[in-house]
Amino acid sequence: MKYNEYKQLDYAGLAEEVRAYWKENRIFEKSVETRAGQPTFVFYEGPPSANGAPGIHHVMARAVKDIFCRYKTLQGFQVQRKGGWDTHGLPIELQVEKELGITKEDIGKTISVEEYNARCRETVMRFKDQWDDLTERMGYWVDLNNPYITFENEYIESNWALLKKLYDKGYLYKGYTIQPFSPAAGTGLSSHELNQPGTYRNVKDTSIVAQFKIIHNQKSTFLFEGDMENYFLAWTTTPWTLPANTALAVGKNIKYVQVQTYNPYLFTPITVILAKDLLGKYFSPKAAELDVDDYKAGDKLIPFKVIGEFTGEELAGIQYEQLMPYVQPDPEKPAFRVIIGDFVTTEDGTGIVHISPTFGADDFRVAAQNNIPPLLVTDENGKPSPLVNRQGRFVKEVTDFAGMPVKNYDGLDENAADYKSTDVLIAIKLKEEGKAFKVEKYEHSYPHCWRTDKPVLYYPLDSWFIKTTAVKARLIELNKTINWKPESTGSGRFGNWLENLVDWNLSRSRYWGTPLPIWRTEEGDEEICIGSVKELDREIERAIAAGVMTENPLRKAAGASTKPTAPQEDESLLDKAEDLVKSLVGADDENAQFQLPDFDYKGFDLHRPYVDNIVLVSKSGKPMRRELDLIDVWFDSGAMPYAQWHYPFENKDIFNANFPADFIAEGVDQTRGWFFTLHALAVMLEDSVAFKNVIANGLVLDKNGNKMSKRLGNAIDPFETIGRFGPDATRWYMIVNAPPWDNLKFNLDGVTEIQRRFFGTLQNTYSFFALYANLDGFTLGGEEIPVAQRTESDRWIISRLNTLVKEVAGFYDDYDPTKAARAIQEFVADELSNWYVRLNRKRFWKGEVNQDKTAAYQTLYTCLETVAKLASPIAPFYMDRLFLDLNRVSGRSKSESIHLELFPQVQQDLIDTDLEQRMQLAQNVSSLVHSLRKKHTIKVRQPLSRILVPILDEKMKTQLQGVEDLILSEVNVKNLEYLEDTTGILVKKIKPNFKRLGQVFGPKLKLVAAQIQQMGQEDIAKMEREGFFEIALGEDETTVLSREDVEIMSEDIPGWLVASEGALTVALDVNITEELKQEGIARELVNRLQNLRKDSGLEVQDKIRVILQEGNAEVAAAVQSFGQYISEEVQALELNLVPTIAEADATVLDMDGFTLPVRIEVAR
RNA sequence: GGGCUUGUAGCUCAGGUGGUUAGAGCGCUACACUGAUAAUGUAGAGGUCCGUGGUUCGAGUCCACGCAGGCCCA
Repeated sequence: MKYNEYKQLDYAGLAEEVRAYWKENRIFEKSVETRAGQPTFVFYEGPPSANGAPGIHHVMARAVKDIFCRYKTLQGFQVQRKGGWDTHGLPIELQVEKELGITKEDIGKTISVEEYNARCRETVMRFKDQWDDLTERMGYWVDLNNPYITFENEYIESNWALLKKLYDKGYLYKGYTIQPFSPAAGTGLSSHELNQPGTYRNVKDTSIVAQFKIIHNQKSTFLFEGDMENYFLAWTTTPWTLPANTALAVGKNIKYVQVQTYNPYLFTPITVILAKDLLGKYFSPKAAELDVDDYKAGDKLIPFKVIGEFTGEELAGIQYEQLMPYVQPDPEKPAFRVIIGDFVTTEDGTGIVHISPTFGADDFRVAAQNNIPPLLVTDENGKPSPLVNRQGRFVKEVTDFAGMPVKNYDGLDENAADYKSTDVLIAIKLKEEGKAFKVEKYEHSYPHCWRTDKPVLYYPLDSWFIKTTAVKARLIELNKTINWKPESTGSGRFGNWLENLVDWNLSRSRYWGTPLPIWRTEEGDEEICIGSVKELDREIERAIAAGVMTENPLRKAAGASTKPTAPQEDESLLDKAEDLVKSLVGADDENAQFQLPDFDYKGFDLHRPYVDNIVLVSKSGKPMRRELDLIDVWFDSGAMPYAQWHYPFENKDIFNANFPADFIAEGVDQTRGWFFTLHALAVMLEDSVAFKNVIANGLVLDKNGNKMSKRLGNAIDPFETIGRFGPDATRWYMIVNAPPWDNLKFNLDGVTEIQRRFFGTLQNTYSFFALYANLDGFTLGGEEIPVAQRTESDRWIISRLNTLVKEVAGFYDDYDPTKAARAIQEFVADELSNWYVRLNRKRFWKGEVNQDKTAAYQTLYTCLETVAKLASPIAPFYMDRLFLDLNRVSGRSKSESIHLELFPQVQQDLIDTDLEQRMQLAQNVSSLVHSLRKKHTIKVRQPLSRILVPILDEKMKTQLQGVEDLILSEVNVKNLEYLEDTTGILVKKIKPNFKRLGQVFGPKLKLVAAQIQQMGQEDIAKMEREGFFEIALGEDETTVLSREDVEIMSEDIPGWLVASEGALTVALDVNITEELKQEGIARELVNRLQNLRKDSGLEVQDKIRVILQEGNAEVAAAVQSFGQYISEEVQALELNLVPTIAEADATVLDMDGFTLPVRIEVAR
């Protein structure tokens, strides 16, 4: 049997063949099955959404996942990889709306929720085929046949079970927060929506510095002197929030001043309080000269005088008059006071911040902390509501502005001469009342609704929350046990996020997602959280009994309200189910007694609108309706460790064996997404981490470092790339180029380079092996020659190989695939191909198979096979082919694929560091000799007599002796001489050892260094001889330097050609004797004849006869002396000199200075 | 605006705990080699180590402040 030889390798085609082979032989399945019973390595697949086409960045992310799953499989672990699909959420809704040309307002009007959701369900898997195709083509091994899908009833039911568990622990509550809200669209906006391009725009708004009149009482009396109009100045860019003001915030340690001055619009004398740092913003330095008492109404320059200074702390608690008294707050609570706010700065404004708890997130928080009430009115439904309604208009209680939109929601022309925004009207009113200190246009960035283009308001909205803050300390503690790659993402981005944790806002006002399983009475005084379909069924039956519902949708669709009780196996299932329900909802008697039907999960739908139609009955007999919210889709993905197995309803064992994950990987943008929700749920539900190791990978940018986007046309099509370069080069490039957590600048030229440089070199090496192994009929079937009996270079490459195995395993274990790939690549290119193979070429093609030749084959085979294994996690297709090509002939392994093999074990005893050093020395010496030859244009084919190496110590000598032959043959020199006593022969150079001397002499180092550099040859020799040297240090101080304080290097050997690198120096004798010259000509002749053989199309193994024309004395002499050598090299059976060769038969060789007619013929 | 992160040759990247001449590969130029040959070897050109200050005898490396790109969050 022969090794496969390839004329020209088509990497993409090869991958397709291997893919077909894997499929046909179920290699992936076997890679899991054959590890049954072995320790497991748990991997979680972060579910992608299939509603868009996959991009090149997905190849990157999935390559990272795949690499470690394959690596762990090679190490003998069983690695199950369940695929999954993220199917809920806003992007899908948006896509459907776009396709149908509708907006959210149409839902329930022009399209039913039912139709809408049906459409979402269909859309979400639209690109599944493309995804599956890419997954296979790029070689990402994941189970696509049994994926978890987040919209399935079982998945939702698991979510409900988890929510119920959180509910029972008291972690689920209803509250309200200030959220971005679009009155024009009538909906709250997610941060995702707010991050759409173009939402933040620079707009010019009317800003007001308002005057809040201080109430003179005991608390504030220190601010008053006689009869004064005393005000706080507070700045706002949203004047429409002023009617809702209930507090002012100051910075605790900020310095404030009281200033005597005049109102710039009414010219009345006042005093105002503002931050000292901001004084210059409102008062001109020119006015400081003026006397405050000289002011006349209407003067441009308003004088001022600082009459007091206080800290924020001193101002806290002072009361002021309500600025715009339309609505009164809860009289029980202390409104209109100064409070301390940690967010107050003196960056802009006045250092005093106006607080309206209903219209700002900070305001809301700080008000709650200080028991400051919001301003609320009662709406037409009798519910409390803020002063601005959901249409963005003032409620009727704000009489002057009732019905007016707080932003331009009527689409009026803002450039019209008579246009006055509500903010402007408020400003005018405050000016007239003497409550405005400054009004001006202010340009700032303000968010707009991406759909309606109208400004967003921060507005109080009802929400359900998960009280993650309750377990904050534990979240932080457990996070410290997670191995983050890179570490900074865990401690920095993720760690900080945990430190500043707020409760998880779970609510989404949407249609396509997991419904919140909470039913409430209208008054909200009774509620139930449903934790399973069976529990829901029970409650429905109860509701039917109470007459609140007429039929049970869970049973109706299944076609039978009570399925006939099935025989035994169902019985046990039933028991099991009941146990589970008990464990979930608590084992109350009622539950235990309830007859549970066996459900057909395909027979109903837990989505809206179906669940919304279910009305349950409360303990006191009142109807309960579902809270209309859906839950955050991030809950879906964070719940995947449980819900992917329909846990806790099924697969308890599987879940237990697969929690937590050993490894996950996803984009760094998931830090607050999937990484967080996984972590939060695991800590709250299981008091555990969800994953032990995580790679947060960076982005894939275009070659110029710009974000890829379809719009810019710089997006790389993954199918095209893989189709052109094959998956292996694509993956290798992505991994080797930058660590996964750095952004990758993706350049197709880089992939080409990898293909040439790495795969090309490796393939060349294999081809070389295959070519000669086939010629020799070598199959590797025989006995392994003990490594100790192989040549120096064999033992060297095997030593390097084992070092490589050790390194690569270490890098993989450290989740650093880039370093692994770089180490492998360097080994293949520099050591295996450019050194080992180059030096040993002759052993492969010369002579008959003997022990030396066999050793060479075996060594190279081992290298190729081991490299294939090391690299197989990253380049799975090519390496499998390489492995199979080798193994098919050698039969060394019974595995059908490299991916069923075990990772190579380091053979520590084969690592010989001395030998590795030795070879390094050989490479360095050779490199220096080559460079000398080059400098003096002496061809490598011209043999030279000797090189001279000054040796530094005994070790170096032994080391060099070990590689002497190798060096000599590599550089074509006859002898290597060692120079031991170098005094007088070598010109030396001395250099201070800065690291050592710096520590001793510190500031005097410069002095010492100068002295050392002035040392002459005599001084250096003295130092070497005696081991120390005395130098002057300043006036009359001296110091003694030891040998370790300096580095001494040889620089030159007079009369020789010398080159040096570091401490290594090489001298070359370039005298060419007559004999050397003859040998040089012999070699030239060999070279020309070899070329001639090749040009004549002879096969490698053909034997020839050579006829040379007489006439050149040098040639004659060379043939005389080196005839046998020449014949051997060119495989000539005869080598003859003849007087003349007929011109027609002759080839004239150009011998660099003369010509030589020659004829060769095949000897058969 | 805040957090994290990146910035070293034309390009892609290395440069433990500070040590004086900052490296590699690719690309470019020149030469060599020619039984691995769409390979290979040798040499050369190419650097304000993003900027500015600071610490230090000494800073690509440590500190501060900036600038530019990226991500996340406001």
